[in-house]
Amino acid sequence: MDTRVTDPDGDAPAAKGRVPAAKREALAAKGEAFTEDCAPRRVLELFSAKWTSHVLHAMQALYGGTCRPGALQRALPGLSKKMLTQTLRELERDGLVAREVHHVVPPRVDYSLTPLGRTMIEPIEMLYAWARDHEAELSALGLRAPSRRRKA
Amino acid sequence: MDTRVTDPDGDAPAAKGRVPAAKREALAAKGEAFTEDCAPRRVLELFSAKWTSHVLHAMQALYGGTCRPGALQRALPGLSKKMLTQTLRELERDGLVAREVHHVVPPRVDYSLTPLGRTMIEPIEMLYAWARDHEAELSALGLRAPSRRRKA
DNA sequence: CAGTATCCAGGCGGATACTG
DNA sequence: CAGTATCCGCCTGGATACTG
Repeated sequence: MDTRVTDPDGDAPAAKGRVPAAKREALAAKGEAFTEDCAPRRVLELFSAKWTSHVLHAMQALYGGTCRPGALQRALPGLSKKMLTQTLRELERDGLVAREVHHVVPPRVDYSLTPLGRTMIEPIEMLYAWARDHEAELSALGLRAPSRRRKA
Repeated sequence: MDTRVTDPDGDAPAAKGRVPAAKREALAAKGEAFTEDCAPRRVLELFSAKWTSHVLHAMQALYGGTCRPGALQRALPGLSKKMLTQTLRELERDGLVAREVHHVVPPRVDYSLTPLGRTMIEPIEMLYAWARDHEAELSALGLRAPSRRRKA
């Protein structure tokens, strides 16, 4: 059955960088616009997932690109050791941060942003900048309530 | 890029790239760097949470800022009706999208990006751009596995 | 200090059914 | 078509304890 909606389309205000009508129709119809395995989906997953952004941001903004796990945890209240490790592992897997172990008596480990990781800082900073710039507008609306609320 | 930290009080780090050593130490020590209720945390929460980015992106890129829920769902394979509604509700609450109901026989609703919502498109596009630009570098590493895997 | 392993509650989110 | 409500599996993520 043709589930295609009436699609008035009369509204479609020609935007700048959007997909041409014909093209997007094809995309939407075929459902190929944002398949599970497209780059954006995967990256947004990485991004959206957990503490990735915060960890990367803290590493760069607070410590200039290199720091020890303890420092990160102290800088990010609420981030448990478990999540910190997990996040760092993921970032390491993806080549965004590098892990350097110093075999000394009190174990010491340094994590640093890789070149690739550094490139990701820009988008992240955009988000932080946006957050700061529109904080008032968001707060004015009552702000987050139903979403990911956690007990404590 | 000024990766200055959240700036709790009125500190004015003339630093170009980062917080002065002394200051950041204080921040980290006091744990005031990224408190639960700072703007970035809240926004990243909104961002990171679910399908927000994808919905906003699809609305803008595919439909120029306005579209019907059905269209979004078709454009985003994997997005259930439940999540779609929930996401739209949140975005509406935060004033990023506007909901317009047309009381006709087959119910028709249009969602559009608000001015505020439109401003959020930029950061989102940055992410998408980054994703595309570094897709190869990420894939080369084996890419996501342990994270949010889902059965199907 | 850095990291792992285990236990376990809570929520996230899918499937389904139903209303307007 | 748009939206809500319910049921429920599963994964996320905190707490705790233990190793090096």
